[in-house]
Amino acid sequence: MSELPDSYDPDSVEPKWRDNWQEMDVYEYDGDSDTDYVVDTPPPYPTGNLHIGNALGWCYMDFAARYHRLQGDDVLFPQGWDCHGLPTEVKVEENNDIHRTDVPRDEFREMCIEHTEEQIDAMKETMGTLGFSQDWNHEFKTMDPEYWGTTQRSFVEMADDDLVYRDEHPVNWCPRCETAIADAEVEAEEGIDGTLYYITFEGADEDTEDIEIATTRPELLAACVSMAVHPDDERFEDRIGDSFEVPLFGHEVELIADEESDPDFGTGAVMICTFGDKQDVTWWAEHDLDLRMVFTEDGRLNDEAGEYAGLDIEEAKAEIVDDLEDEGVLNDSEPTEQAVGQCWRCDTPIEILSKEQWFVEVDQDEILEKAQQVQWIPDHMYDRLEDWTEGMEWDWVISRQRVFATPIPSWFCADEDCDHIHIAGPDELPVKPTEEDPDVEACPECGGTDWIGETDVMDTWMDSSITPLYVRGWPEEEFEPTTLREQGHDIIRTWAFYTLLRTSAIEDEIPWEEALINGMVFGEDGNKMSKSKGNFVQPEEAVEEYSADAFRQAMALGGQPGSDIQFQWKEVKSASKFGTKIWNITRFATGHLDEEGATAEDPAYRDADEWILSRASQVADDVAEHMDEYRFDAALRELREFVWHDLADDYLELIKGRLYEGRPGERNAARKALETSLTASLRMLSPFAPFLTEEAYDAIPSTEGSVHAADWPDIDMRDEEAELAGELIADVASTVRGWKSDEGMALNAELGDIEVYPDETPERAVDTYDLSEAINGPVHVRKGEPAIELVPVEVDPDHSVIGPEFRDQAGQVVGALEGADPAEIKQQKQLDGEIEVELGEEVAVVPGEAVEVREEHRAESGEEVEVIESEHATILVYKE
RNA sequence: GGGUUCGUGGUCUAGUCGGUUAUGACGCGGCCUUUACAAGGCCGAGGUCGGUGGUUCGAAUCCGCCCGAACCCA
Repeated sequence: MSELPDSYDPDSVEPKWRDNWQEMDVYEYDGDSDTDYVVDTPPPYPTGNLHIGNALGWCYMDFAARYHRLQGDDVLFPQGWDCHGLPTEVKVEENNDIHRTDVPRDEFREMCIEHTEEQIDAMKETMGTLGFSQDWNHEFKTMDPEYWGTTQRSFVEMADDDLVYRDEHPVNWCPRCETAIADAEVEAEEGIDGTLYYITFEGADEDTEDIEIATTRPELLAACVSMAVHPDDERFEDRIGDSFEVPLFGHEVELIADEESDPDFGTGAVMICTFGDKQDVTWWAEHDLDLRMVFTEDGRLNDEAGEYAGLDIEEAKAEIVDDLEDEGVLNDSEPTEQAVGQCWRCDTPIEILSKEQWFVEVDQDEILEKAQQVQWIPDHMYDRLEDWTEGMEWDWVISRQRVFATPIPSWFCADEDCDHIHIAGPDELPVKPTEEDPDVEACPECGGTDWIGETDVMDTWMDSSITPLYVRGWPEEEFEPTTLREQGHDIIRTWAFYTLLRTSAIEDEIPWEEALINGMVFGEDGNKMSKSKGNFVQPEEAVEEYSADAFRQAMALGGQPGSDIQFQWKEVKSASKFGTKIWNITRFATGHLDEEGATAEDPAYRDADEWILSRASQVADDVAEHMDEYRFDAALRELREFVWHDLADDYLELIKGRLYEGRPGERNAARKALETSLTASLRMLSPFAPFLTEEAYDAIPSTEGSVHAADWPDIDMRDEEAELAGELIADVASTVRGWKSDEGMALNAELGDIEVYPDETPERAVDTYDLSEAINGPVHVRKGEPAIELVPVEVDPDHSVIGPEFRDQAGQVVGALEGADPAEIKQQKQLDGEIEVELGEEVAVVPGEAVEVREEHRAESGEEVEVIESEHATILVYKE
């Protein structure tokens, strides 16, 4: 027997176990079992801060990983880092006060790596604080050559299959970042103030009447290649095909008709520029229009814009508007609101430029076919992916004009007349084409031996979309789908989409069997967390205030996975109180358990023991079912209910008599059942509260090793009769205790004789030993009805029987029953087994079992007895 | 504008393949020092389940419409 401290101190216990676990290697993946459970963990972008939204997702993964370890699965819970990216470049430029072109590519890359390592360390620290159980032997960083070499390998494989190609095509372009970006990286910002200008285009010849168009972007006039109206728009009847002169620039454009043109916008006529928006791209392609590119990569007008060349977009807009006014072709302008596509990293409005870029082919049908084989949790998350996939218009542009990213492993033949592009072979990888030459003798087309390395790098999604492949040891190991992908619903269109695409393209497989999608975490006021709103909470704050275990439980109970959850301090607090409860139960138990008692063979269980063991068996089955379905909320709720109510409130109170004063056999049975149900509870709770349960499990003398290396409880003592008997005992005990409390009596006040009349007589004799001890009085269980007056007080019809039987008359039948004299109904039920009720002319015959008559016991006057109705029995307490 | 999800005591939440008294927590009020726990126990108040119409013997639950919120997309 050991003495535990009075109170549980998470501030010292949590760091202690964090260190111990590292040494114990309890999270190690063997890799040689056939019950793999592999998590495709998100590799977060190393911002240096693991926020509460991340924490929710990692809690879910950790619950699942820990649960599956208890189930005996060989769990791989790795952790990666999605290192590459623009924000790091910008940060490094800021920190060192340089521009990335000021230093050699490789030096700049090194600076980025160094910065990233620091950020990763900070986030790992938080992950440790929160008790996540990744196997750090399987950590990966996309900036390591081993990883980005694999990214290059995936590129090479897809290029071999013509799924990666280089072409000129309009792409989204961020003029500030000076790079192409993918559709998924463009965010539509609504309600941007703009101005709508009404501009006259003069007819190209004297017979052609002028036309007025409306545009928010006059700076694109130089790029105007056509104009469009709706074919049914009467205002432009007979004018299709007419030519007009573009103001200020003088080139001629033709009016075309297209269904997509909105007759309600402006004058009904719009100019088509290359390119103002995606609609322009569509029209340009469909109507085979000219290409007049007027923007440079840094967002200025080029020589096509004549005297306006060199101006940035805002300057050009102002000057062109002035000049249009001077020319007398600017008729009107009005404020308007517009939606503008912006770069998701820097919020700069994007432009569309036609550039030679690398693309990955998007095969929508194939992606959806694979996505349908994945089990999405909750189901409807699949719909989001489907919507996005079906709306994909362009192939995925994967080249970026940056530095800190995976190099595209290709070279251009240096001969000006030769357009051969060499893509690296698998054996050359990883390779930096800007520093190394390809592993070929000469250009197969022109025989040249000089090469120019590709300076473009890959979209970081090229790295992160191969995590399942990487985690599974691809390409050396044969790929098998991972078990679980956990991620937020906000990145279904990116991460989930790209991963499905790539795994399918490379291995013709699904990346994961299950996709568990978490919701967002909102602040306590129900709004999105933001520092300016003052509702921002860092996971560490909750740990500091309460504990990591409490925080984790609050995350589990916030709502069912998939739904957004509101962070609630009160949930953390109540979880922490539950922790205290567990601690106190453990403290009590360890005072009574020793290795011998708890391992007693063939214990002489009493009803209460069999009851709690049966309940524990049931709970283990139920909770496993919830955990298998990722219903962490339901699992933890049921566990709390069981531990608090059944184990602590009822069972512990019932066995105190035996533990303190029982004979050895009786005492050992109680000890054994207590040990079994408590250690089972701790194991089941360990995924949610890993620190507390470990400390408690460790304190129990009969246990060995870590709770996290234990097995899921396999008690298998379901026994319906024992449950009925136990429920009756617990019910009577807590009812009598409640009654004492109401009466203002001390809870250990001695009572006179107690007679228990169960509502349903149990099959076997009820064991009153524990009950007598718990309520401090001799208990006699009697059959039949107590010898006191029983008064029928209420008729309670069973709707589920009467409803189907009497259909549209059910309402009347129920009404008649409820209105009748309870005593008479009772008599009919007893004598005839059925009840006749009058419904106007008719008489309805109701089966007796469909009607319950509630009765109350009334002690006859002068009797020194108290009558208490409990849920399962009538209890008579005789006064001493 | 399209799609998805959601609306349950003051707050958060469970229940939602129809069935008798709608779950738990926090908060609130009252009572109680009992050999694990006052960071506890017991009791209580508090809900026309967003509104409305329908299906049904019966609707928080199924269907239609409306209102409101969140997210994704245009």
